[in-house]
Amino acid sequence: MAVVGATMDERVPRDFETLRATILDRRASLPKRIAQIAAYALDNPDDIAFGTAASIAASAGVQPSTLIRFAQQLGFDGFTSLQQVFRERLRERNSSYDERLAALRAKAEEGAGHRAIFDGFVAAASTSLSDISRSLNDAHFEEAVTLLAKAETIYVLAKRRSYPVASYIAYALGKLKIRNQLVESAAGLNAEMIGFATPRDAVIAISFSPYAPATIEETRSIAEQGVPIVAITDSSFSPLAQFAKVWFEVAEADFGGFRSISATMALAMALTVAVGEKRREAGRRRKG
Amino acid sequence: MAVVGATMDERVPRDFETLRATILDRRASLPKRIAQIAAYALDNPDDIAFGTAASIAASAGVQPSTLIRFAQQLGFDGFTSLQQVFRERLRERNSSYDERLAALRAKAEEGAGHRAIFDGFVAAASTSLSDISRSLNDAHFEEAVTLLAKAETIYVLAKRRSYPVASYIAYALGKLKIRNQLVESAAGLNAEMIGFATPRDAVIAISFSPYAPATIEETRSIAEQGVPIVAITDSSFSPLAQFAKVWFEVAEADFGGFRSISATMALAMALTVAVGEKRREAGRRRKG
DNA sequence: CGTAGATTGGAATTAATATTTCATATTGAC
DNA sequence: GTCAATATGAAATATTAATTCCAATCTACG
Repeated sequence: MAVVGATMDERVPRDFETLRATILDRRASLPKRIAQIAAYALDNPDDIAFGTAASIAASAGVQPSTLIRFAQQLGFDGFTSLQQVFRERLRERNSSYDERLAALRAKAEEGAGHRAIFDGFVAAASTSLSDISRSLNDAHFEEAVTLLAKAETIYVLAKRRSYPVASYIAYALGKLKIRNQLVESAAGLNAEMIGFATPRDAVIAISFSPYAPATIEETRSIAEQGVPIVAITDSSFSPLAQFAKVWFEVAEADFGGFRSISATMALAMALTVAVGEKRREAGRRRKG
Repeated sequence: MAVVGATMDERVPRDFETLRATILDRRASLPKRIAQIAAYALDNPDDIAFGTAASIAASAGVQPSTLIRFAQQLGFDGFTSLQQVFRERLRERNSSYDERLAALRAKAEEGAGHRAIFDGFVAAASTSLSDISRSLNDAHFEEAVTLLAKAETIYVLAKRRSYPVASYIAYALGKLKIRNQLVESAAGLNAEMIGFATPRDAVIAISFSPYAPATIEETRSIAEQGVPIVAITDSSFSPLAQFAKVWFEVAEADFGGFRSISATMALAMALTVAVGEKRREAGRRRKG
């Protein structure tokens, strides 16, 4: 009568939370050194994720072999597979939204009703917002605000998908009584409009892949006139980046082939209001 | 006088931001394959942190040796030391995120910088999104989609602050090859434009308090022609609500006197795509 | 068009790292 | 206190991954 292989019975924890629970559960019954490495693992999960068996063992004050025994006792076949769980944890920290998005996409695919589409766009917007919140560089933002606050006229340049953002910026600048010029394509007078810009003005240019040729062309031409440019785009390899004094890289999540614009909007609003704020500060200083 | 060793001259980027800047700086002068791995590295930093030289090279479509040359060209002595920078980045991100947030709040209190403004808008957007996600009524959404999917032409009506949303809807509908008409105020021909609408068409009207009189007026007039209306507004007491077959109440959070439009945008995108979806379904059924 | 220099691909080599093994120590039961 | 079972340490080994090297291929310049 064949005995079933021992490893088949083991329920190997595949995610960090389960692993953590398992360790805490067995903690009392673990031998001294194993318990030592167990405690270390829960206290320094990042070290486990990135270190080598030798370096971790040294930090925890045990032998590498103990580390492996620890992993095996939990049902893994070695340190390497245990480490995967700790690495996954770090990745998921960043991509939990992405997974939710993927799930929603799948649901939408199988025709689960139109609510799924709405949820998808909300999730895409949330993801984009948390991304930009993490990645926005304070110094760049400050630089852009300073640059724009000094401008006599702010030119706003965007086509197609980015156009709504530009129109919002123009609206908000107007509300704040900051002179601005929205460069639209309708009347075909863009070249002339741009021609009036001087180095004392500034530009906000917005374009995402696939970059509207007109936006690129106009940005280039205005840059050549010495007008400083703040660009909002989606990659450092964007053609806009090369013309810009400051540029922001905004990674928008997409759903159903339509990218969110929430992060871009938030950035645009913040820029606009910050410029207004900065001008007010400057005004007070001049008077005071 | 001793000549300083060559490696001492190298400015090796030790943190991710510097590394990133260095890569972007040299990007133009990099050979093709090196540039390829450079782009991959900036686009998939997590993969670099976790992968092996072989796996990363495969994902990026180059040889492992190229990956090492890339690292060396940046001044590292090999792939391993380059990888350290990408790993450091992940550790720092996770360990200090909460602390950084707290620090930012403190800084905002003492009025130190404009970052607080940005954070405020991101927070407002997030709040609005989670609000609408909770409050959106599935049945209303479905009803609006059905109504709009049947329309011959979809008229999109919005002014001022809501105009960016309207322009986005018009863009997206165009992409989906759905006939639509954006009712702008520029040319002053709105009355005539609206005059063409029939009960077989439909309208998306968007307006928030203080309601733009023009939007109300146009909505009333088009409603009187028997054209069904889907309204996006901020209260059931909104003047738009009385004309609409279906209306959505969107509560947007505000910051510094400027209301977010993220929730409205998400709803608008979802409506648009859902309408496209519904039409495709209907098309299939007719053929099948 | 041809050649020198740079770039790239792919295999060979070297380094590192995980795992296994075995001798020794420790613990707990009788 | 002794024995068996278990746990631990340390070194040997096996595995895996990084790096180097060389031939082939491109590129730019004369």
